[in-house]
Amino acid sequence: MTNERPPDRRVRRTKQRLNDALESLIIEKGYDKITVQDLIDRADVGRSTFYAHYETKDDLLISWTELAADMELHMAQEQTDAGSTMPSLTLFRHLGEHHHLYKAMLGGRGIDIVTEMIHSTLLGHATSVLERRPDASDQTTIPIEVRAGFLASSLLALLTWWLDNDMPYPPESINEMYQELTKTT
Amino acid sequence: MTNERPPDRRVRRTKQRLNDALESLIIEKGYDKITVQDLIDRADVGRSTFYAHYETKDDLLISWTELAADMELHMAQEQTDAGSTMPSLTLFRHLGEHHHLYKAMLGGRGIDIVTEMIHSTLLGHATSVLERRPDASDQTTIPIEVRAGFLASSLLALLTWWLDNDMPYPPESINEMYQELTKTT
DNA sequence: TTGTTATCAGACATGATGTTCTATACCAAA
DNA sequence: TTTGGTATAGAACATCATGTCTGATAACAA
Repeated sequence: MTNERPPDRRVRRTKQRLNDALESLIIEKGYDKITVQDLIDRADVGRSTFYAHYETKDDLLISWTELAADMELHMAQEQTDAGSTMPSLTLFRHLGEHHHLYKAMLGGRGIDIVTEMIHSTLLGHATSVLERRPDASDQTTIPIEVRAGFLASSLLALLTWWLDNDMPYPPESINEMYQELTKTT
Repeated sequence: MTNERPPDRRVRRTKQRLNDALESLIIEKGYDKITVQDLIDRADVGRSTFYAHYETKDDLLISWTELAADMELHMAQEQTDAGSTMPSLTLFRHLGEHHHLYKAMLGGRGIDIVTEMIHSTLLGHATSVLERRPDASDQTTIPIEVRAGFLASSLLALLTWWLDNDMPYPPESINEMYQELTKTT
């Protein structure tokens, strides 16, 4: 019953400018060095206007990533059935296409919140796949919880390494390595 | 030629109190919420005294972890030869013994600097072990760089998960799982 | 056109940072 | 034990980012 009224055009413009400012500043100087002052300067928005929409810097980041990264990861989940457990190939391709942004969000000086969001998504995916499986529990006694965490963390680590090192292999190659390294699971 | 004079007793006491204050505050409220004000209050040290020894909060953290965490990881490296590639069992045991501290430094809201230091140490270890190996390159074509990164990140992820979940298995069990999951490498 | 509402500009209190100063207490070495 | 050197305490200070609040103005939807 949430009465969804279309937001005022001014609100859309303001949020758009703040989102753009956030993205460009993340690539430019890294998230943690951004101040609210930077954001409103870059977006050319009044101080009170910012606080009318968001409570903190993190608040803006979260509502922004919900629109961007999360939607893209859902897209990745569609292509999971094609043999492998994780949608790794799709992810390598997608992150490679937007490597400037994802490198700034995942790499050495990344954004914890975003990393956690992606990890959480990967973990959920791995868990659900492993649970609905023609049980290979005769081969291993390792709990699903551990195996899923391993799959998710490995993929995230490999993605991060790949971006940090400026993608030294094509998505298909690095994906095969991931499949090989985790074939135990 | 660095003339190493033993530091003044007052200096030792001051640094000791700041280190103690840092450790207790990390466990209490998490590193990123600590302010310099907190530190000098807890350590009961003058403001100017802090800045006489350290430039920033991170500065204190780094010189502290160099004494603590790094030395312990070196200890872990000794026991590597015993069959496995990584000193994983030693690490699970050591971190389990100091889980309060390590959970605060690695877990959900961890300290990036410390995480990177440990990851870097693990990566260096994995690399050197894989390099001096009776080459199993007939079995895999994956570059050492990738395999080492995989081993290090997997172990760090498992360690972190284990601490975050309050060590649901004894060190020996979780270590066996790690060995099983990474036996490809 | 009209009533509503988002925005702006600015002022303001707050809290943390990092610098600088002087007097004092402590220290190591003679 | 005295002495010269030095670390510390305490406080003041400028700076900066934060978050709140005000009234005036502009843009909006209807």
